[in-house]
Amino acid sequence: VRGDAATTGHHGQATIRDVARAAGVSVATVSRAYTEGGVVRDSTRERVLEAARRLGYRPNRAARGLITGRTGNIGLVVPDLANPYFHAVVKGAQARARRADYAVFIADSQEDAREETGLIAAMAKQVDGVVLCSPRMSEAALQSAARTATVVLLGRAARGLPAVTLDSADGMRQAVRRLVALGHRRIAYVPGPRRSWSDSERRRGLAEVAARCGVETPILGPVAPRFDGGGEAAGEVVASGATATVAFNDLVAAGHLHGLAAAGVRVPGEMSVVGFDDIPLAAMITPALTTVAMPTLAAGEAAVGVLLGRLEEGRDLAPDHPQVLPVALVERESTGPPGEGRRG
Amino acid sequence: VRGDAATTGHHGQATIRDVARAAGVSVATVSRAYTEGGVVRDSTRERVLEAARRLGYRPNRAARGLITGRTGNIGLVVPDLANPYFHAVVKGAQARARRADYAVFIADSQEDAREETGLIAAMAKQVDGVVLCSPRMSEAALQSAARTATVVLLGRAARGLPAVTLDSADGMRQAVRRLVALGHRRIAYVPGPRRSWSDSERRRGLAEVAARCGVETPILGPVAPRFDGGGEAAGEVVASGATATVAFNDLVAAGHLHGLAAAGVRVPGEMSVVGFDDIPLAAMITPALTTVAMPTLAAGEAAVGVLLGRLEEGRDLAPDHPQVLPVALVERESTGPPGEGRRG
DNA sequence: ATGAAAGCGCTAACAT
DNA sequence: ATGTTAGCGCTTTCAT
Repeated sequence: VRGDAATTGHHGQATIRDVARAAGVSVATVSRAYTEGGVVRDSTRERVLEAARRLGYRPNRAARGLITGRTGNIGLVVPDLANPYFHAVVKGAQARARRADYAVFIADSQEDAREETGLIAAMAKQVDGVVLCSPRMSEAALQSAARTATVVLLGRAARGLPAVTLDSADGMRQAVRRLVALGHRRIAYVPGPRRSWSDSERRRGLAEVAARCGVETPILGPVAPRFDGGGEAAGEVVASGATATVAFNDLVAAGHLHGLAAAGVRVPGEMSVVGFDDIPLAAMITPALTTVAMPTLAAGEAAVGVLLGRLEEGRDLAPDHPQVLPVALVERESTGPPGEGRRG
Repeated sequence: VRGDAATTGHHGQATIRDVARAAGVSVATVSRAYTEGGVVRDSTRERVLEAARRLGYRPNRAARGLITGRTGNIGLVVPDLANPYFHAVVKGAQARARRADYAVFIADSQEDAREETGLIAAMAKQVDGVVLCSPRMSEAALQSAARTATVVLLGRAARGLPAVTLDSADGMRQAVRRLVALGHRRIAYVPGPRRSWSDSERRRGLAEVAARCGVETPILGPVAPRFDGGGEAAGEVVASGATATVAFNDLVAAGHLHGLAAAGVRVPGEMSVVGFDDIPLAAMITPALTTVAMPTLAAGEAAVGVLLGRLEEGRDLAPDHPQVLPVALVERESTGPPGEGRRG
């Protein structure tokens, strides 16, 4: 095909045998020339690699995997690819994987626990391990999945499983403390999905800090964790008598801002608003959103890092103690001192 | 491991041989029980499937692929996973693939043409075909890649290659015609990346409609196709004497809006702004952005559909004539009649 | 340092 | 309708 020695592979690609023939060595030698600890004379390796280059040969990873039991692939299961929260996670994971020469399978579970389980099973044979982003499945299902495949969790912790999490509870503490410092004494929370691990973490942080600072923290909703949901909560927040709101995430906060504006409530004059995540949107809306920045890119990278660690060296970085990434409050324009009261 | 017959596979998973033994049949029969046109007696198939279920057996796709030459995987190469434009594309592609029981590899080329080529080569053996999203690579590189792998293009057309594109030129026509109907006579364009196919399409549409409607269309920039870039262009637009701006995409338009607001220019009172893409952000900012909605989700699905068509039936849906998806102007709050002039 | 040969888990002739 | 067998492209003993 390329004007060189005839190709054997029935799919038209050069195989290890073609290279061996072209380089005048055995297939074993070609194989060795490609493996790290392969014992080959330098001159031989060069000759092999040169022949391979000429033929456009690339080792078939599937065939290699069949025997080594390693595929060089990892899987990434995400609840919803349309959710901006996961965009940086995917990007980070992909980048880290590529750096280690791993390819990544991606799957969208559509927020469905059953689908997640199915996806993991479907991937299992084709990947060396999978990172599960904020999985919806039950603890039991999770443990069972962990027995089938090498997994690492992202954005959720579970007993005995390696995980990287983002310190939501502390983010909540930071947000509330700052609000208190600004003078707020009644701070509403617009929560996320009932069964969400990060929502429960945020509630935990909220309860702690509320007790410590002696502030009241009415919990609104629940509303859908989206832009619309935030808008719906606007009236309720005003009625609650709160002077500040913390929303489950930036999407909700942005919708909240929108609803507040529609109701003629000035931000931050009459109401301060804080989000979670720091998705790009947060800096693009007016007023720019104060929010708890979650290092999702780093989390994606870290999760793959932990997975690779388990895979390559079998070293389990203290699987019982999730690696928790610090978060930081980013103050922008949606927060300020309370109390101008209703506009005069 | 499961208390059943001893497992053979050296990686602890049940293999076809285990199932054959458990079901009291040969491996060939097990194989047949799993393939579409497999001729097996119903009762036998049931027995096999039951044994497989008991052992937790799932066929190893890599092994199967080794012999059939089909992997059941497709690849998706995206310039930048952080770019919201591609989020729905990925989601759509993933959904369509999953429906046909294909898994998807995803790769981020970081807008680098060389990286794209490398990624395609790296994937080639593990996938049956790949969808190239708005590839940056040269026409020549594209043609060469198409010889290595089965590809379909998304968001770009190239001679002889199957593609699904979005009708950018028509989107521009719609936007400008609407602006003209509103009374605008001088409409600025903030362009995208020089070498972008969609940008050149938009310019083409702009030139056409400008000639037809007799309006002037100063072209600004160039600026980076991001939020910041749009902000930078704000001053330039005002100076150009235009009463309306069309931006390369929503990100640029949003930044533009931001810059305009900072400069005290009222929108749409003193300046109308139109974006491209209709990413979620467009509806969340104030004023809500009028924009040309690109059906990116549908495009992702369609591209995978075309790929699957080529793969499964060898039917090439007129590869010389890209499937072009219609776009539609969505009017929101950032456009209106011109000419209140500078605020009094 | 290199080669021969035995598989990895599976499918596709070819038998029966 | 089912079983036997020869590989797919590769790595890994075991010889040499």
